[in-house]
Amino acid sequence: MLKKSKDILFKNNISITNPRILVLEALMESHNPQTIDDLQERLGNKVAISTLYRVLNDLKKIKILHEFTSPDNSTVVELLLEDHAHHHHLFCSDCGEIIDIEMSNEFENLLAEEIKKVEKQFNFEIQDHRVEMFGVCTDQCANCK
Amino acid sequence: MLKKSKDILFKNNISITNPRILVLEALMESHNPQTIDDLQERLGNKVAISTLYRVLNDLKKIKILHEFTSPDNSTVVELLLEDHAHHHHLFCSDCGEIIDIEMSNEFENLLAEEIKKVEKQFNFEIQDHRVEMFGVCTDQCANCK
DNA sequence: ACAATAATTGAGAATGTTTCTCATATTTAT
DNA sequence: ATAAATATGAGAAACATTCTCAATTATTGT
Repeated sequence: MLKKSKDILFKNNISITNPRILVLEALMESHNPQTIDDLQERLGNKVAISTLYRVLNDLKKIKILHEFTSPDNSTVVELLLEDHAHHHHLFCSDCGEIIDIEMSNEFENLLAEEIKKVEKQFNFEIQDHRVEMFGVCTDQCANCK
Repeated sequence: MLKKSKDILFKNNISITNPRILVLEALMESHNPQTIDDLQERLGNKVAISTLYRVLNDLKKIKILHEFTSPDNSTVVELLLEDHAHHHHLFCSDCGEIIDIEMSNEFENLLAEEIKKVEKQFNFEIQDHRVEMFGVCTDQCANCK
C-alpha cells in the first residue's frame, strides 16, 4: 500500500510526500467512496485540512480521483485506479453509505446507444455518464443496524 | 403563471406570499434547471438571498422542487410539476448549460430490471434513480457560441 | 551524501455558500 | 378589522473550500 502509493505518485511525476501517501493509503483502505469527513477521521490529525484539500486537488489533476456529491450534498471522493472497473453508485439515505455497483453489459450497451442518440439530438460530444440509485437498505447495509 | 403559482401554494397549504410567487414564476419561466445564481439574476433584487434559500427549502418540503449539484459543484434546482415527465440531465462542460433529456421506454424498462437486481443483491429498497451525461456541445447549445 | 533549488506543508486568513436570528412586515383566520 | 400566526429582510453565524506565506521537505545535479 505504501509502495503502491509511492508508485502512483512517481508514475504521475509529482513529488512523493507524506501527506500524499497518507491520503492515498486512506483512500485505498476504504473500498468505497468517502466523504471529506470520513477521510479526515481516517487520517486523524496527521494531515492538515488545507493540505487534505490540496492533495485531493492534486489527485484530481492527475486524473486518479473522482469527486462527486452525495444526496445530502456532501463532497465524496473515490480513487480511480486501473483495476477499478466502470461502475455506478447506490446511496443509502438512512446511513449515508455509498456502494459501488456494476451493471450488466446489456444495460451498458443500451445506454451507449441512448448516448449516441442524445449526441445527435443535441449536437453534443458526450464524454462521461453516471447512473445513481437512491434508497434505504432493508437490513444489511454495513452501517445501518 | 401568477395564478398557477398561487394555486400551487394554496394546494400545498402554505401561505401565499410575494417571494414564493416570484420564485415559482422564475422557476416556471426557465424551462430547464437553474443554478442559485441564475435564479438570483432572474429575481433581480426583489427577493433577499436569505429568503430565496428559505423559499427553496419550503418548495423542497412540499416536494415540488428537486435539488442537485452540477459537475462544477454549484447547486441546481428544478421545479417538478405534474406535467413534468420523468427525465434525466445532460451537462455541457463548456457553458454549464443543463438540458433535460428523456430516454426511451426500452431503456427505462431495462433500467427498472437492473434496479430490481440491485435491490435483491444489496437488500435495498430503491426509491429513485438518476442518469447523467457530461460533454460539450459541438455547435448549438443555447449558451455556447 | 550535500548543497542549491524547487515544491509542498501547516496554520490561519480569506472567500463563498447556506443557514440562523430577530425585529418588522405580511398573511391568515376570526 | 383585529389578533394570532407566519414569513421576510438584513446581517450575523456556521460551514466548506481556497488562498497566503513563512517554514519544512523533496528533488536535482554534483
